[in-house]
Amino acid sequence: MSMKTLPVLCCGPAVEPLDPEASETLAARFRALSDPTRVAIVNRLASTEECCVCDLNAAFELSQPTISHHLKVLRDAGLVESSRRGTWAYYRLVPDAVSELRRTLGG
Amino acid sequence: MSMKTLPVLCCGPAVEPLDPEASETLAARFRALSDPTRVAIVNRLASTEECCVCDLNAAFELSQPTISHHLKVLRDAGLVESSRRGTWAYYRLVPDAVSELRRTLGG
DNA sequence: TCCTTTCATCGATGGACGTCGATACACTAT
DNA sequence: ATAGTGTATCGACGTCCATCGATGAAAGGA
Repeated sequence: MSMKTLPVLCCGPAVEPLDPEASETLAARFRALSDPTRVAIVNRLASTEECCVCDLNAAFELSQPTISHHLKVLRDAGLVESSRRGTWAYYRLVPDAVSELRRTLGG
Repeated sequence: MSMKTLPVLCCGPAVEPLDPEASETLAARFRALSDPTRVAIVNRLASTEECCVCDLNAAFELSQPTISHHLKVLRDAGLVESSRRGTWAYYRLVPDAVSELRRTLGG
């Protein structure tokens, strides 16, 4: 899950044409935010700095496997990272990944 | 397709908690960019300022109905707008919509 | 050891999405 | 009018996705 990312723009001022591979990469990242639950999770992590999965399970009226699935999607997209401490798993945002996405839109 | 938009943040510095409706709205916009073809279309429009549908049909190896479908998705999301001049339809970006999305990520 | 708690994974299901050919619509030219 | 061209819509099909219950894995406590 390395998140080595090239400075590719999709739109905004002075954009360069995108090769198919870059389009695929960008679309994959936006797809990670294409679900309201995942947007809400990311939003929560953005204001909490670190969050236990059990809190997320309590915050959203969805089953535990569903929340776990959304967390995996966000992990695979490189937007969040997790670490286990004892019995609990803690998730936090990857700020650079968000910045990357923002720059993609032409900041 | 009015695009009256509230200044809602989903992440980034100093974000406020999101109500379910706002999450839905944000997710819908990101979903419009969750397809590589649509990312490429937006990218192309960002550097061409205005573009005929026939050029898009030629640029992507997809059927004309498929391109038309993607353009509709982008239109419904408020990211692009179109106008017919004679036989041809011209599409262009809605810069404010892109800026909105960028601000959503905490610019 | 056994039970409980926390989280991840599996398998199934219903619905949404991308894609296409066929067709309808709008405009132009002859 | 008729034919031709550029777009949009329709209907269908296959695939992907969100969701769930059931199950597995790991850790801690009795």
